[in-house]
Formats: sequence, C-alpha cells, structure tokens
Amino acid sequence: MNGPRPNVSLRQLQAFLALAEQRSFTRAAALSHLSQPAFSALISQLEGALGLRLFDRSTRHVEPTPEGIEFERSARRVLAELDAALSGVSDQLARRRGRVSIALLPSLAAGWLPEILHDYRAAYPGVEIEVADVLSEPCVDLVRRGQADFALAAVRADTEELQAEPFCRDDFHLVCPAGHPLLALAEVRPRDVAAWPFVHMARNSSVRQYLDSALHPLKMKTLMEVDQLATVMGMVRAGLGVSMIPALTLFHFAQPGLVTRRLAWAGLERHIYLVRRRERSLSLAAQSLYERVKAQPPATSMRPRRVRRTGRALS
Amino acid sequence: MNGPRPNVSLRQLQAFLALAEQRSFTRAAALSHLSQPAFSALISQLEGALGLRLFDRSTRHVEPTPEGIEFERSARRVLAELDAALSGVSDQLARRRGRVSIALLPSLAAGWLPEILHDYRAAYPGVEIEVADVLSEPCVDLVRRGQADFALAAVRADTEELQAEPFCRDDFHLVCPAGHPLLALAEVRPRDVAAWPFVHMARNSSVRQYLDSALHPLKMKTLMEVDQLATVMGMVRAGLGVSMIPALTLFHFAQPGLVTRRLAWAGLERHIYLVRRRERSLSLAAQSLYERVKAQPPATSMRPRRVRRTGRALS
DNA sequence: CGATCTTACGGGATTCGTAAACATA
DNA sequence: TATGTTTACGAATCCCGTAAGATCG
Repeated sequence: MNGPRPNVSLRQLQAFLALAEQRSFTRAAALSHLSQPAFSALISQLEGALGLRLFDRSTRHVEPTPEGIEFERSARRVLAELDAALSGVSDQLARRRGRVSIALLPSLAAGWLPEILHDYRAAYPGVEIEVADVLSEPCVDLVRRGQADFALAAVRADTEELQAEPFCRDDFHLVCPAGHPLLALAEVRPRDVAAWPFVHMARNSSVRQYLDSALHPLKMKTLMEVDQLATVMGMVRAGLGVSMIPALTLFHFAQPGLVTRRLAWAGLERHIYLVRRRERSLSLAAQSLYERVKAQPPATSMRPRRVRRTGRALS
Repeated sequence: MNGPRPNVSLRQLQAFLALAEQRSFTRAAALSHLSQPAFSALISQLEGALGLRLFDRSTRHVEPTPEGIEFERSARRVLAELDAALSGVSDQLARRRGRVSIALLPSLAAGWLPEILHDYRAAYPGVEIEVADVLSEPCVDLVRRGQADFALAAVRADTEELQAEPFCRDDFHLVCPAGHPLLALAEVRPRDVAAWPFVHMARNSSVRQYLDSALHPLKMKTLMEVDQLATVMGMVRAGLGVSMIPALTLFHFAQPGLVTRRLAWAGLERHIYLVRRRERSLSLAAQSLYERVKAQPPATSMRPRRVRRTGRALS
C-alpha cells in the first residue's frame, strides 16, 4: 500500500530528539555540534522522508505536532535499542559480559583449573563460565560441535576442522602402599612393576592408553579396571595392588599410607594438547581465558602446586 | 569508562544483517543493491566502529563470530523498532491509526454530528474518536487546553491563541403546544411572545445568551430556567409555557402535541464558530475530520435533515 | 584455475559552514 | 529592531563503482 521504506538516518533521529527536547533549532544544533542551518536541514530531510510535518515552528516558537509527539516515542525506542546494542558490544569488549566454555580432563579441572579461573573471574566477574570435566574424547567432541570454545585433552586432535597445539607434558608416577617392596629398589624398571598386581584405569581413559602404548610388549598383572582415579587410590591404599598415574593427578594420592615416586622411563609421558576449531575465532571472553590458560600451564616440577588459601568459591 | 558512542549507521546495520543471513558478501551485496566492494566497506566500517570483528571470513567461507551472533539479535531489534516507527507514521498518514477529539454543542452532537462521523469512520475505521458534547464555554476551554482538536461553539473565541471562523447560522423557532393562541397570529412579534409564560434555558447556555441579547429591553414572563432542552420540551408539551429554540435543536421538539414556527426576527440568529488553536497544526486524523466538518455544515433549510437508515452504530 | 574477498582510485553525490535573506514578536 | 529560522552557495567530505590485487579451495 505505501511506497518504499523512507530513508531515515540515525543522525536525523538524534537531531529530531534534540529538537523535541530543546524546542529551539539554535540550542539543539549547538548540542549536536552542528551549525544551525545544517541542523535545520536534518530536520527538513526527516520530515521530507516521512512525508509528515513533525514540528510547528515560527521564528519564535518550536513545538512538535501531534504526529511529532507520537514519533518522539518511537524514535526514542529506536535509539534506546541502538544504545543497548552498543553497550552490549562495549560490555563484551570489556569482558563485563560474555560466556566461555572450556572442556578439559578431570585431573586438570580439579587440580589446575581452579586457580586459573579464580584469577579470571576476579578480572571478569561478569563472564559466565562453563566447565566440562570429561575424558579426552568427549572434550574434543564438544569443541568439534561448538559446545566448548576450546579443550585441554590428551589426544592430538589435529584434523581439518580442529587445531591442536602442545600444551604441557605430564610424567608418570608409581603409586603404592607405604612400605611396599618396590620402594626399596634404587631404580624402578617396567619389569619390576609388572611383577605386582596392577590397578588399571578403563581402556578409554588417556592414562590407560598412554600406559598401554608405552609398556606395549610387557605383560601386566592386571588386578582390575576402574573408571575413577579416586577408586585407584582406594584400592592401592588398601594394599590390593599398585598403579601408575600422571603427575597432574597426584593430588588424588596425597593420602596417608600411600607413597608416590616419579618414573623417568623413556616414552612414558602423557602429552596434553590445547584444542580449538580452526578458522573460527573465539569469543572475546573465551579469548581471554585461552590466553591465560596458555600462559600458565601446570607446573611440571615435582613439588605440589601452590594452593591459594585466600580464594573464594567460584560459583 | 568507554569512549564516545561509536558512529554506526542504519545502512551498516542493514548490511550486517544481510551478510549474517546470506553468509556471502557477493549475494548480500546484490540484495542490498550495492557493488560488492562497497558492501564490503560497509561491513568493514561497522567492525571498525565497534572495534570488534563480526565475521570470520576467508575467500570461501563467511560466518559470524560469537559476538557477531549476539550483535545480530541487537541489530534486529534496532531495525524492528525503526520499522515499527515508520509503519506508525505510515498508518497515521493513511489515517489507519490516530485520534481525534472534537468538542461541540450538544445540539450539534445529537442532530448533525452522527452522520458526519458515520462517513468518517467508514473511511478511517482505525481512528479513535472522542466527542465532548458540552456547552460553548467548556468547548472552547477544551480546545484551549489542547484536550480537543477543535470545537463547534456559539462564541466567537478569537483570541491570541484561538482562531474562530464562522461555521453556520442557526435561526430561532417558537415552540408551543398545539392550538396555542400564538399560532393563530399571522406574524409573531417579540411582544406577542413576551405575553406568555416562557421556559428559559440556564443563563450559561448560548441559547439563553442569544435570546437575552436579541430581546434586550423586552421583559419576558420567565416561568423557569432549566438546563436541558429535553426539559424545555416536556414543560412546553405539558402546557406550562412557550419557548424559543434554535433550529438545530428542533429534533427535540418533533413530538406529538407540539408545534414549532420559524421566527424571522432581525438579529435573532445564533452564530456557530469553528474554533481551533492558532499556530498549532491538527493531527492528520483531526485534519481529515476538520475538513469534512467544514465541507458539510448543517442544513439551514427548514426541512429535517435526511437520516441515514443503513448506518451502523459508531462505537 | 576459478570463485571470492580486499585494496586502490577517480568521479559524483551528499553535507557542512559562512553569509545573506526572511519572518515574527 | 532583535532574535531565530530558512535559503544560497562554495568547499570539504564521504560514498559508490570499476579495476586490479590477494587468497583459498
């Protein structure tokens, strides 16, 4: 029924509102940082575009017409939405708002991530954080499906759509009950461990996969397979067997009656990768966390990580 | 905290949405009736203004960043509000929407206005109509206070802020019970009427004011003063007295047992004016009614106005 | 090599500010 | 007459389209 959408501009709307408030071309032009004739032209253009007189004006008086009064509400809403959009962008730029989703191995999630997130949240309290503490395969899947921004996993998931870069290395430790004969050896070799009942992780765990490939021809005395490292700890502490676990999981085994010992066997080292989608930029919030993660990999030394005592709960 | 409001334009937002939908600069540029480089520049400007990359793009793939996805919602809201504003203007221009408030004498409101409004509403069914059927003084007050767009009143309210132009004239009629001696006279003169008990309207009514000034030196035999013409009718029909009423109110007296007779006395004529505010444009809806009102003043002849029988109720 | 986005650049339209004209209380 | 809006006009700016360059599949 009506013609093509009139070509109004935001500057015209801003000029309109300024005039509606000031009721004076001169004052409104000054507030708009425009010469008065230029300002007058904006109003004129707007009226022309709408096909509607918006102000009754004489040299002495400026006043909105009934349609002008109604249009003022509309214009205000338009500019309010624009402001909301711009401040939304501004919030995201300042990381006052946003969302980041990280997928990572349970060991990293429990032992290393909290301190990272503590600092991150202190810096950007408005950002929503989602943590998926799952095994390597699900980690990579989450990234592939776009449900996690990036992941820390023990597989080199370098495909067409995924990019993986080395993040850290994780050496293995022997864990056995205090007083176990293995601890008496000057050097523990694979064949020494193979002589004792061994508590394994499930085959889909990265710990197990690394162990299997590193010890390949060697036949282990598998006592059982469990899913949780905490269960491994319990079994070993009860004297049922021994196990080998990565350094990053040592916190599970800081228990009375347990002893751990670093194993410097060639090739027995878990590699953890930082995985993200190729050709796909991270959200600003994710970018910030990504950089912090990259800058603070877990300590690889033997001493336990410093634990922040002043920290508050994250959620 | 953040710098000056970024200078984004509506064209940039439209280009952004086109690209977000099409995911191709070439297609989006074509839909926007722009050359591809010009379109590319718009996107580039928008990203520059926001300080934010909105699309991940290679020569083969265009995809919004996380921030781009979020900004799409915002941009859509901005343009939706703009569309609402523009279609609101369009509705008002087409009189599909709007509001008009008319103040006018009760006699005009009952006898003449309905037919006008019937046609008006048939033409512009979306316009809200408000009718204030009050005496002349309140009519003018409503216009002065901006609560009515214009008025039909019996006072020439030509002031600094109000403009009054003649609308119609209204001659007076004698009304008396059938068989009354006055009806036997060949010509009824003022002194003849003054001999009989007279039913007056209240002093603040225009009918009374016109009568008083036209008959000035003459002493009437005032029987009573009432506020409503219907009451005058009842009193006269009951034989309590006679009265004189303007032609526009004759419909009140089309009752069995009553006779009316036109009086052609010099100076006895009610003038009705069309009153509006000076220097203040009417709303489009009001303008349309104003023009119809002006074009169809009440019939001044003696015959009753044609009554539309096919009309439906107005509200 | 073909399709697609970006950069470079000249021409044209838009918009600005100054100055003069116009209108109203 | 003084204040304030509109009109006139030259100059600077912005924006568009064509053409060449760069990049990825």
